[in-house]
Amino acid sequence: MPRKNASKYVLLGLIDWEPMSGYDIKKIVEENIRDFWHESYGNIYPTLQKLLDEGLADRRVEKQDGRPDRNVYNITAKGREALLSWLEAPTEERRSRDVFLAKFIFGHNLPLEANIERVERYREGREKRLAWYWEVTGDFRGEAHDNLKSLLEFLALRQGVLMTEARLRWCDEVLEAFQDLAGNQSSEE
Amino acid sequence: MPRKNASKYVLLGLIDWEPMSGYDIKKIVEENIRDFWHESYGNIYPTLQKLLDEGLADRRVEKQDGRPDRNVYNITAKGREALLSWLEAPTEERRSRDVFLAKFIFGHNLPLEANIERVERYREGREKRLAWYWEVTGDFRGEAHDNLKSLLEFLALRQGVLMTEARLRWCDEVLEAFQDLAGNQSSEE
DNA sequence: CGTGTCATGTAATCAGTTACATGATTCA
DNA sequence: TGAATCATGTAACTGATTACATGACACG
Repeated sequence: MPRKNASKYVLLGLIDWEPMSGYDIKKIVEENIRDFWHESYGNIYPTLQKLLDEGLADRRVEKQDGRPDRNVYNITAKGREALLSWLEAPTEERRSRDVFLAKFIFGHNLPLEANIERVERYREGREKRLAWYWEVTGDFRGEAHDNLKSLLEFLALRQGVLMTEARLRWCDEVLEAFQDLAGNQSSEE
Repeated sequence: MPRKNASKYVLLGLIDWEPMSGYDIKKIVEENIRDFWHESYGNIYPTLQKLLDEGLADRRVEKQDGRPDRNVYNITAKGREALLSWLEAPTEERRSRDVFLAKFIFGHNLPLEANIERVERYREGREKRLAWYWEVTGDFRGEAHDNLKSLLEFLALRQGVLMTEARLRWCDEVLEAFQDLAGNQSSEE
């Protein structure tokens, strides 16, 4: 069974939003969907070439003055077909890897304070991320979202907010449990 | 800069829990930490070999009657050192890829009903997962957790519960927003 | 005058999956 | 008799990262 190659379809989806260059893609990913997607140039450019080869996109060169030429990619009819069938296909459960949690469960090798510190640092990271969400969803919140596209973008970010808030609550639970444990152990002496 | 190779340290952490074989590792991962980690045999066996080569683990062959021999791996002093320095090193933000959300944001290419259906299916998946959590944390909940190791295992699962509950709430929000959108659009006619 | 932005690409390498290979035993 | 469990491993491949390479302009 072949692998999924989701990158290919995400690039296809982005040039379907509007025609753009590899450089644009990198920026859009970083600015709009960085919460759940990432791409490196070393993946973007070869993948765009593949889209061309397979006839899923075509490219026109845009000359600019004072700046390098841009290769702007357009989705083709065949490309839109491919995108749709990817969208319609069921998404199987992703088997993720969370390095933070992996380290967390082996934390009994370290003193309790080290574990507390780690969770506190993690908590700070979540706080920062939450602040970032409020920043970027500022223009979005309260907006009408009368069209599906902008609604979907907003809701994708919204998931990030809910996840981050849940992680914050988890941190609080954990820190409380650690305090309890420390209390019990000192009272046993 | 070298890549992380987190698998290596997770295997190290597992044989530090207790000496075990590649087969055991696969089972433990599947039963205890499948929520945030996964390993394939094609990765486990070569990685164990690497641990041997680097002196981070050693192996003894356990003969069994009626069953194939087991290669049981033990962490060495050097291995424990490596594990500790990995645990102490700060974990950088993982840049994840969520195929579900990626498809979600391109959903304006499909009719609203298709989007609703997708989220409903996703929601069902979360419900099932939540049921699974209650099953596996059954023995854990209410337990004393007087030692750090069992507490950490419980708390790692607990994060899964909170995440899944948050995703369920997100689904409800999304479905509500979709209903609103459908209502607005039909009232405009 | 150095840093940042614009812009595209390749080569080496890595981490990990999938598929294949083997083979005995137990259980329905 | 066929499926499931126990048990280990390799080879081919893929998806993606990192590092390298190039070069012009703008801004402070």
